[in-house]
Amino acid sequence: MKYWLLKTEPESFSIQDLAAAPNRTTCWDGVRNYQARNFMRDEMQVGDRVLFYHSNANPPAIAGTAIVVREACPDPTAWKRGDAHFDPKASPDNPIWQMVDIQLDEIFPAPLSLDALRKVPALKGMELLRRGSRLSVQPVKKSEFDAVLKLAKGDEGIGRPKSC
DNA sequence: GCCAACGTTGGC
DNA sequence: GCCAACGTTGGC
Repeated sequence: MKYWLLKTEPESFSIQDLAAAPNRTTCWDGVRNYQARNFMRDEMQVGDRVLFYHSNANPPAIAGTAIVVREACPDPTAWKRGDAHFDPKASPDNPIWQMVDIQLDEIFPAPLSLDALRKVPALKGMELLRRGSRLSVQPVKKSEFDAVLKLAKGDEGIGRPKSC
């Protein structure tokens, strides 16, 4: 099983929108970056876990988790004239762009802001926290995913003292 | 709204 | 294939 982070601007599609969607599931369409597409097309599998990230938000934050429920397939919005992500080079015969389906897993009790994430030692090398990181689909290490879940549950600093 | 980072485009 | 111009992302 692999772990991912998907970015979305909550103004256009938020985790609340996902919660309200039929079957709490949505097509992750509109990705128009080759590296991001390749991750979806070549590496994402049904059952993979996803961190759901709100970019251009106040504050920017990981808002919850989701699960990949359908592997990559052609993204029909690419050849839909007038669509915000219309690509004149794409067609049903040459789709170019792909999408997956994701289903909401959980909304965190409190979103984990970039600020808070930067304070977690286990996340030091996380792609999201890299300066200039712009990829909207990025791989996440298991250790990072686990650290995020732990932070979301408010476990940090509580429990067994480090010295024991 | 600024601007750094980085992807894409297109002339050559 | 180089690279300057341009567009986009996204934190601040």
